[in-house]
Amino acid sequence: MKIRRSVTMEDIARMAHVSKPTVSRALRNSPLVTPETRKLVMDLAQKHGYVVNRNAQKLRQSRSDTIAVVLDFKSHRENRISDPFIFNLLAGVSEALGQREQDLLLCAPGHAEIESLSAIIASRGADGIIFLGEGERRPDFVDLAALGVPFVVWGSVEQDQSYCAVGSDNFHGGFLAGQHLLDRGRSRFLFVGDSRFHEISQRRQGLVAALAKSDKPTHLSDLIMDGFSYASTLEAARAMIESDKATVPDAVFAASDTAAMALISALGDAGLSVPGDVSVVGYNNIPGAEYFSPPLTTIGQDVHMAGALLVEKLMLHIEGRAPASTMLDTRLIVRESS
Amino acid sequence: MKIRRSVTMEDIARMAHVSKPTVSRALRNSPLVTPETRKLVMDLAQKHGYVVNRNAQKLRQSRSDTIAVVLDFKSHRENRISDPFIFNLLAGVSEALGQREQDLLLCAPGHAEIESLSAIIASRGADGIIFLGEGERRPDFVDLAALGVPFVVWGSVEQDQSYCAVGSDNFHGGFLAGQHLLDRGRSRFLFVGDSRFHEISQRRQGLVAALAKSDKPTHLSDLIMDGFSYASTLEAARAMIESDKATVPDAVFAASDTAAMALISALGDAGLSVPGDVSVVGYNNIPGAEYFSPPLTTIGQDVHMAGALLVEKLMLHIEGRAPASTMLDTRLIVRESS
DNA sequence: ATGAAAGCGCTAACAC
DNA sequence: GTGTTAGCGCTTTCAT
Repeated sequence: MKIRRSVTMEDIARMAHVSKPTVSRALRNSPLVTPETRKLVMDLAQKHGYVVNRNAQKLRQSRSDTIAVVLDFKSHRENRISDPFIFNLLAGVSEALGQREQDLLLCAPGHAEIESLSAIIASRGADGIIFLGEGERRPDFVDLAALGVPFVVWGSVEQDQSYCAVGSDNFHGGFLAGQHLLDRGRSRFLFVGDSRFHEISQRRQGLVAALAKSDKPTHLSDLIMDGFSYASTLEAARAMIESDKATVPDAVFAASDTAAMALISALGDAGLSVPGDVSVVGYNNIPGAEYFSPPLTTIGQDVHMAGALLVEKLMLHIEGRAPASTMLDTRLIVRESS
Repeated sequence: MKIRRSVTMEDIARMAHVSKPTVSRALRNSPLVTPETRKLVMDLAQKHGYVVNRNAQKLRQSRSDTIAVVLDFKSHRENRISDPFIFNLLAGVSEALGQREQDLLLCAPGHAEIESLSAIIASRGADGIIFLGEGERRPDFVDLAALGVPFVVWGSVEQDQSYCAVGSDNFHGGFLAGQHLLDRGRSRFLFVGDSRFHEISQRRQGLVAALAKSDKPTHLSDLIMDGFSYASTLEAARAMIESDKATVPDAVFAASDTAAMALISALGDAGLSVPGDVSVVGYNNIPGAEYFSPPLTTIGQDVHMAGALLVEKLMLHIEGRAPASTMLDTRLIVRESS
């Protein structure tokens, strides 16, 4: 199967002594073609290494069978990966798209602005967009929805949203974390995570709700930090512990497993043990959480299903339907060495 | 900027009272068009939300300005991520492609066979391919090269290779790890990693070379395991430690940081401390290695540059040049708590 | 500096 | 079941 350009559908047609449309039908398994013709065409195509020109096909059908996927690579440069979780999600989406024979166009950071994104659709580069991670882009989503761009978002799911979202039940996840920490008899809480991010903010609210139900008095403080990397989390945590030894927390809920790991390190440096002195709960159940020492108690979600759902809903949207948002179950995964 | 299909170049031409080719030239900043005409056209396009149809463009130019990226998602499903390192690489590639205004087509697991891949090129879906990770695909690479498909590989770099590769100096990395462990006075070595993978095998060979230079007698064993996940590594490590307490290693070189982490856990369970009883060296310097407890000594490489190089070489290849392979420096990153 | 004509490779619409 | 005709939206000649 040698690759030479220039082998076109017309060539195959000529060789098979049929017309171009017949070749087209044969290759696409149309029932309108006799098995003999089909076989003849198929064999010829195989023999000459012929493959339909996707660009011509797309132009003609005015459909690209391509989905653009946007993820927040910005925070992934220079090793500042916030959480490997998002890549599991990408793998799930990739697989789901593959099953539907849709191509996956991965958008570069530069293409993350709303104009570029709607341009991708307008230029027929993709039929729809999947955003992996909401971040601070909610206003963009509202605008895109108003423009009629077909897209779905992995992020927080709320009522009266003008677009379709799939996300874990962040509030419930935070609530579960809070309950778990209360069950451990903890009272001085620390929340770690950037609340400007909507999904993170909801996790915090879940925590607050759990604390509100407690009989005993509790105290909640926030770890404010610049950026989301391990390094900055670690630094902020160390500074906090140093500054006020008296109010060091005995319970930590971190909005990502990586942040939780950084915090456990900082606590260890200060001579505090986890889970002895401080209980910690993370989020996402990243591969690695299980093998961290100490093993990380965390909130897990079904990434594989998330990918499948995102794709399914987007396809519906592209076909003109209006898919509903879905909130995925979250579960507490307790990992105590004792 | 409302999205309505149907706004075509012809429409803009009519509105500007010029011809289609002129609009085309104006939009592509051709010097053959007067500034006034250009401005007129640009404004009209802006006003009507016109964007050129990429598919028509690609068909006409018989160039897709798209690069296919293949990564081994198979081992990433079901949380069986071998190493987040590969995603840093993806981020680097994505950025480099973005700078050259090339689209990134992320290939699904199903498209990983050689026929599908050359079909992607033949069908003008992409102009070239970047493989992130060599794995066991070397025979495919040789075939693809013979077919004249433009591609580059992140993997091991060797002499007399029929294709262009970019990779870290795996042998040297292994050598550095070996030296470091010998410097620690260790003698009972364990290598962890699947040697069927070429790059992994080279790391092992580097280790062997370092050991061969030692004055003192050394012993090297291998941890054989099924798969590459944390879980299986951990399990295999535990089984090994259990089975023969007498020959438990005092030096471990793991071909990935994640494997190193799993091993440290297993050692810890068995009452062995790192780096007290056992010295461990990982590979890749993943974000997280620094904050693991104990902080992980590892072999690092410049992912950002790797991405840029891969893209640069592929573009050369597409333009008909024959870019040389490049081996990137590796460095030992020592992180000892003491 | 601009326009007219042609055609990239394919498929939809219709005819038979 | 198959062929004919037309055209998707763009860019590349080649003219002027």
